[in-house]
Order: sequence, then C-alpha cells, then structure tokens
Amino acid sequence: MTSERERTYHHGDLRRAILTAALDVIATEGPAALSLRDLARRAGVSHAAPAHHFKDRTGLLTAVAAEGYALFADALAGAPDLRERGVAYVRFAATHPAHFQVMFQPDLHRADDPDLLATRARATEALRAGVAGLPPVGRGEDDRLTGVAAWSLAHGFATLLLTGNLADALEGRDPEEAFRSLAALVFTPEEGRGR
Amino acid sequence: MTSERERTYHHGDLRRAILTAALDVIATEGPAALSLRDLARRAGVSHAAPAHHFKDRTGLLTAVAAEGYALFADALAGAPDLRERGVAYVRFAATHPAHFQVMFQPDLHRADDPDLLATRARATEALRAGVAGLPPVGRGEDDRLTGVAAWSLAHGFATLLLTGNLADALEGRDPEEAFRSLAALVFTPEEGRGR
DNA sequence: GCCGGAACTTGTCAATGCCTAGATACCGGG
DNA sequence: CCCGGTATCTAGGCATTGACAAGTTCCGGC
Repeated sequence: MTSERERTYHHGDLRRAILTAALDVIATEGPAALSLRDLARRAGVSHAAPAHHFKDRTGLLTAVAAEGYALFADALAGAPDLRERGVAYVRFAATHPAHFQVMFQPDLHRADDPDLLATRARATEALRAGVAGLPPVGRGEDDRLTGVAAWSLAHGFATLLLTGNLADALEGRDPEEAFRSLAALVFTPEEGRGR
Repeated sequence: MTSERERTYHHGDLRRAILTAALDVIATEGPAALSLRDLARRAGVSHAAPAHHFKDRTGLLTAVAAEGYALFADALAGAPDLRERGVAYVRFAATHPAHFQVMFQPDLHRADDPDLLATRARATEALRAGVAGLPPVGRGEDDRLTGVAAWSLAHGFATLLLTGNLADALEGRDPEEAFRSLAALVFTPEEGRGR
C-alpha cells in the first residue's frame, strides 16, 4: 500500500517513516550510526527532506526521545504496584531499546525542547506515582531515598540488559521474570521490609 | 615542560595527549562530539597523526574503554565490603564520567579487542569478588540474583547520576554519601537481610 | 654510521550535516 | 472553478570529517 504511491511528490507520512527507520538503525547499530542522508535514502526521498520535519540531526533524536517518554509514561501507567512498575520499566527498555537509549543520553538530544519536556514530565509523574504507592516508611528523607533506590534498581537492570551485560548472568531466562524475582529479593513485599 | 619541546617532529607522548583530550571532550560534550581532527588540532599535530596510534575513531574509543576498565578494577579493589564497593562504583562514575560512558556503550567501541577483553575481565573479577563476600544466603540461584541486584543498583544510580537525573532528588547532597545510605536501606548490612 | 622501522605529515576521496533557492502538490477562500 | 499561499519536497553547494596512501623525519640497534 505505502509502496504503491511511490511516484507522488509528497511522501504522505515522511515524518513517521523517518522516525521508524531511525529507530531501526539505532536499535541495531546504535545512535552513532545514524545518518540523515541514509534515512532519506531508505524513505526514497531527497537528502534534505528529513530536515524539513526535524530541522537537525539533533532535532530528530529529540523527537525520538519525546516519543519515547510518551510511550514510557503509558507503559508505566498500567502497572498496579511498585514492583510491577519496575517490571514495566524493564519491559519498556527491552521492547523499545532505541527510544530508551536516546532518552537517557542527554548529549544526543535537546533537553530544553518543549515537546520533550512535556512528555518527560508525564513519565516522571507516572514514575513518582509508583513510589508514592509504597507503604510509608515514616521518615520523609528515607522515602525519597527509597524512590531513588527503586529507580536505580530498575534503571540499572534495564541499562545492563541493553548493553548485553546480563547475558551470561541470566542464561537465557526471561529478563522481566528475572527482574521480578530480583525485586522480590531486595524489596521484600510483605513484612515492613525491615529497614 | 611538555610545551617547550614544541618544535620537535615527534610529539613525545601523543598517545596520552590524544587520550586525555578525548576524555575532556567526552566528559563535557559527550562521545558524539568527538572528532579525531579536532583532537589532532588540540595536540598540535597533523590531522592523520592520531590514526597511527589508534587506527580508527572506534579504535580510540576502544582504548578509552580499555583504560577505563583498568582504572575501574583498581577502584573496586580497594573497597572492604559490598556496600563500599558500590560506593566505589558510584565514585568511579562520578570521577571518570568519560571512561564510564564509553565503557558501557557497546556501539562505540570494539567489544572483541584483546586489550579491552583483558582489562574488562579484571574489572569483572573485582566485581564478582565483592558479591562473593556476601554472607551466603544458601540457595545458589538467589546468590546470582543478589549479585545482579547489587550491580543493577550501583549501575543504575551511577548512570542516572551522570545523565543528570538525580540532580533534584539529591538536592546538592554528596552522591557517594547518598548512595551509602541508600544501600543501607536496601541491603540491610547486619541482620541476615530478611529475604 | 647506517639502516630499518616507528612516528608524524601531506594530499586526497567519499560521505555527511547543514544551508539556500527553487520546484511541486495541497488547501481554503473567492 | 481557480487562484494564491503554504507545507512539503528537490537540487545544488559548501565546510567538515574519517579513512586511506605515499612521502618525510627521527630514533635506536647493529
């Protein structure tokens, strides 16, 4: 369908086509391998066409990050408790590796972009809501640290997973499932987690 | 001293000069901003000189990663217990941000490089030694997961720190100190950590 | 003192990012 | 229906970069 309308001057949905191609490249070869001209070739348009939608190479990556945060917020929203939110965190990284990488590499995108700020705020909110669902430990200082701890745990696991550092430790086990039991080890769900 | 011998044909220690300049650029502007020609200019040599020492741009980054793993192994070796090893992990990331970034971005370097493999093995060993120092929990499966959990926690904290995501959560507190108390919250040191 | 190789230079080429000017298609008001 | 404005895309050009090839300078061992 999409390939039939090849001879039209307007692509129809070039922005999405470029984005999708970019995600493909980033996921398989990393963000460094990304080339605007290459993406243009893949989409069958001229080499300057992408610039109209994204201005820059950085602009494209900013759009990727913004889209990533939006999807991320949605992915986190569905989880019932803190642990499942962590699982969702890991699942998102595994399912959207390109988004995840760009989101957490500040030197790749423009951190002050309005769209990015908006979607990132949504994701941050979804994240914070998860921590708020914790059984209150009492002292407020600990609460904040607990939130950082949970975030660190999920983020570290996701990052190590994407960089291939957990391959032999997991031995082909399902990463999500591994994280679920791992989180159980650390944050004991029942029993007031001792402190 | 170094600047006096400017007019010699041979630089004297170009390899180190390039490496240091590269670390500077990566730390301030990210790995994407790295340019061999720019590094050559900074060192006052011709644009092709770096290639003789590192072959490639990828070769340079591989050297950075290898050096990083060596420094990393040393940094981890000094820590007495698991928690302090985590603190050392975070301290290393904060002290050597450029090394850390490149080490954990597989698309930037050549993962099969012999030097890199050697130093990385040393670091892995230092890391595993820390987990082995844990009070044995009994079941072997849990041990492995506990190791992954500790690694994830430290790595996630370090990564989030470097990407600026902990700035407001920490509010100017010393990151190392924050991680120390955070680790205390999660892995309760005395008392058989409940499970 | 000489000779082989390491360290560095100069020159070149293809590819890329970005800019500008121009062509083409779509869209709403008359 | 058509006509002007605008969004979309093309074409061309320029500076920079990474990689390669061939030459030059220097060092150390024999």
